[in-house]
Amino acid sequence: MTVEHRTSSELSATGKVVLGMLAFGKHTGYEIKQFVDKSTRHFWAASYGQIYPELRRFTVQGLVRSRSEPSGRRARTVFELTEDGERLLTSWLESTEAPLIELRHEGMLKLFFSDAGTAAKLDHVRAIRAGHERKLEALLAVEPQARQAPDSGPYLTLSLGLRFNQCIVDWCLATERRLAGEEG
Amino acid sequence: MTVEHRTSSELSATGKVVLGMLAFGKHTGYEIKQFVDKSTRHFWAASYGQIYPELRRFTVQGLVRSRSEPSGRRARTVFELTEDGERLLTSWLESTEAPLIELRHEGMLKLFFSDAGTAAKLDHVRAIRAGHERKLEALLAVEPQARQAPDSGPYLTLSLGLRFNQCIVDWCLATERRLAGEEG
DNA sequence: AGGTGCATGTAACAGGTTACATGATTAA
DNA sequence: TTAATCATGTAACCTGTTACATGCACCT
Repeated sequence: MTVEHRTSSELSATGKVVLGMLAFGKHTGYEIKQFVDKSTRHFWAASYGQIYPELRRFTVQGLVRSRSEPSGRRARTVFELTEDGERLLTSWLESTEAPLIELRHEGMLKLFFSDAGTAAKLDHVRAIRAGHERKLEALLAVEPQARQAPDSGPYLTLSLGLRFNQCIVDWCLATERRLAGEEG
Repeated sequence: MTVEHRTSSELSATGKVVLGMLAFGKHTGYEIKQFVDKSTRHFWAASYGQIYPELRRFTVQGLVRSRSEPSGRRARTVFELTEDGERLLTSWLESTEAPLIELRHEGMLKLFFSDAGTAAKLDHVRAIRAGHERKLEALLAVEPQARQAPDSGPYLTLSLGLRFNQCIVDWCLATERRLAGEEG
């Protein structure tokens, strides 16, 4: 029986965020999910259906330690990283492979195919803008103080998120003006 | 036996791009995949493993017509939209539900958790920039004339893609300068 | 007494990737 | 002749979402 060397490339998407959140100080599946939903959600989502099984797998693999810490009579399982878990997390954070970028953007797809439909390009662009305006609102709602964007890890990504959503909104506005001008 | 009214919300991700590509003038599974890879790939990818089964499902559902059109002795199945297929495509293009936006961005996730590792934030930001510079190159390589960005559907999305990747690169550069200044 | 939030989980399903297999054609 | 490209497809696997089920605790 060989103990295989675990590398960060074996981590699933949910695994990565779970490991990170444990180091971040979130200790139960519930806490992890809640915090993901108000932090990384916009660029890295996760669901209970993945988080809980992943925590169990990590326990079996010795990457986390779990103990039961009920609050009152309510069951509650608390997790923390083992040294192996910490090692795996750092090795992932330090790996230099090209980081994954995956996008699914329905508005852009519709715009791409707009000639096959009857809706004007202008409408597709407006719909794209609305989507990103919603994103901006959501980002600002969670952390209103983000406007100052200090350089701690969490705030840096927030500032990046604000910037690039704003960039798309600006592009839409400019394009809308141009398209409206051509029609009017 | 009731013929159910098909709505665009029943379309899978791959279904949407397949339908659109058929209207766009791509008629075989192979052509669709090739063209996706040099057009929508950056915001909507698809694989053979989904495209071929989807084409068969569409045939069964009467959304496309298929006929065998071998080129020489090499097998080749050509597909085209039926009226039902066209209707479904337009109804999707005209649907006003908030269009899906999904992002998986590993660089941002690493930056978010950077305090748990030993790598400097500066390195994470540089890695993010490298990723988006690659995207820019890929976009320009396929359509060098995109710099002029006319307003046809395909070029509009290309222009948007260029803009927002450029925006992230700029943010990275500014942030790198700031982080380097704090360290030096 | 009832609603909201805390907390844990599973089953069914959907969606998608990867690797593999096959074979013809064409250009070097 | 060999590599690349055209062309089609499947099986195994992985990943992930949704909906459901359960029950405690706290506040009003």
